[in-house]
Amino acid sequence: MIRSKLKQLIDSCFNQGAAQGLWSNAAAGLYNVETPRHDGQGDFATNFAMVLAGKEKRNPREIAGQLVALLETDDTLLDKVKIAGPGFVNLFLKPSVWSTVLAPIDDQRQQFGLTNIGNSKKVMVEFVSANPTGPLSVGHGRNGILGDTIARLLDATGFDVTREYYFNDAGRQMRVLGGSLQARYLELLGEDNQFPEDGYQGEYLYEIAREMIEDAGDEFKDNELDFFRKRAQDAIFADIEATLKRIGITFDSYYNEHTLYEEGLIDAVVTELRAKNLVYEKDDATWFKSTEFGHEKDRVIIKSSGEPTYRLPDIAYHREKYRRGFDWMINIFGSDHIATVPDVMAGIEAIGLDNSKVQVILHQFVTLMRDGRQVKMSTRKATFVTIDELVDEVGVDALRFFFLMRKPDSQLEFDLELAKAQSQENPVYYVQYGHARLCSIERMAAEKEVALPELSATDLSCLREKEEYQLLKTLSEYPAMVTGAAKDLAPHRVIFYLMELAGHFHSFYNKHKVITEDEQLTAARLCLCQGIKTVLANGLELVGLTAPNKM
RNA sequence: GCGCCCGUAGCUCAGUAGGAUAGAGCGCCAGAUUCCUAAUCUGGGUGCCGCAGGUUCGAAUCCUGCCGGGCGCACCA
Repeated sequence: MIRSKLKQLIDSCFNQGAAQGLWSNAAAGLYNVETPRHDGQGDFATNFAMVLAGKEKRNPREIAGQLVALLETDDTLLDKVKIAGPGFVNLFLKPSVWSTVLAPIDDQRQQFGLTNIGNSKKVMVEFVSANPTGPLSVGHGRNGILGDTIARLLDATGFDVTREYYFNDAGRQMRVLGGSLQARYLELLGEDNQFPEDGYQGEYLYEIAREMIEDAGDEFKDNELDFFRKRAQDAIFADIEATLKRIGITFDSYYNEHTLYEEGLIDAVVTELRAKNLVYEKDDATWFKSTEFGHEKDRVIIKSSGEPTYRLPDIAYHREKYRRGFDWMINIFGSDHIATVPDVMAGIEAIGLDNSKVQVILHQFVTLMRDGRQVKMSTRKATFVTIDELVDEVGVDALRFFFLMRKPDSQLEFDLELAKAQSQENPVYYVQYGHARLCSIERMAAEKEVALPELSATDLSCLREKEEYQLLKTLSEYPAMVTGAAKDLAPHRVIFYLMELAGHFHSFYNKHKVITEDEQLTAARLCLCQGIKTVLANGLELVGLTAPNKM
């Protein structure tokens, strides 16, 4: 807020200077207002003079001098300005400016930080998209929490967001699943059975089989494999949905790949590609000329068996997303899907669609550490750790927080022992404790019969401590942080912001008392606390974490 | 061999659009509570920002090459 006001001021100086012939327009929009790292360098600084000097081959300090002369005519924001280093202009704000950040927070409350930069643009976030072959594992957890939080960020910035789960309940994978359940069912009945060679070995299939026996005994023992496939799928999907709901994730729609076949959308893509002469037959298979799009080799889209490879439905699915009117399509994938991205992008381009509207977030793997060793996970083997197990151990908030702490590009190391044994040390509690403390202050004020002050009737000029400035400054950065995190699809920035704000608050709390004999100071500090509480609560909500009143 | 991601403090990781003296948490050491919750705070860091070049006023950040780790490179998804 304050920063953007300053930026406006400097922009106006820039235009003024250009009008006076002090410099050209070449540097328009290239300079910025940043926060200096060290004391004595002002509240903000601008690299204006250095950028301009680069463009015009002039001495930066001379330009800085001209800028300073223009800035000194302002008497609303600035206390003083100083030229420093190679040509930075350090900007020192009037102390009174800082307290103005509380008014918008007080006005907008839960709405504070929300913007409409998305302008109701239709965006789809597709994530999780796990086929129902087993419980969600840790990797799906990262995918889900990342996708969900990105969707929340886009909601908060005024996009019209649809969350979609894409799945496939046909194909070889699912037949193996059906065969695995059938074998478990027969095994529990003491009948002859043959467990598929590469079957799913997880305990969960025994559980489903046990339920079937409780329901209907051996009634199903002569049923076809497809019956078991369906039974397994339904049970597993119900589990998946329950797990997702438990960690705060919901979807607006589920899209079954089968729909693409039913509605002839697969054939439509093939027809279209054929018309453009981008497919050909070889070795009984149908190939897509991806080499025409700069790829190393062509790819099969229909196998010699007549079944499409994953590429064809993926292309058809995206075509359908465009038809449904999405202007921006975000896909959250694990890094093991890297190979599919270029193929599908080429396919989209091939059918005449603008693939710059599709953005893929590839997140790296979660490495699970147990006893200092990496746990190798496989869906088929019984060696994977489920999200439910993790949540049982560390709780929803800690899980979300941990998974959001790293940017998607980084591998994420999740130490089970650490999460279990030291959950008290978890940084999520640090932030939440800040909120609980603020609530506690309010309770104490009520107990002492100190009324919560009206901001408009409170004199904030007594907020002069270093810690108070720091808090006001951090609060003022919240809206820009939210829009930045949304624009860059970077939820981890919200986490880091919350830790910073909570940290400043804890420092303040330990050094200064809020409720004192000094009524004026008490009122001002209570207003400050209200602002911090609102922003902490909004930030926690934004990433799907709870803001407890008491801990 | 080719493509994508990563390499920053003992460990796990931040570091917008290139900026001034490099950041946090954890761990470790030493302290703080007659007072609003000590799940807190304060103090303690000699880091070849993987290596070598290049671009420029200025590089952890951009470019090139190399080294190391991860993930891929199917008529699986």
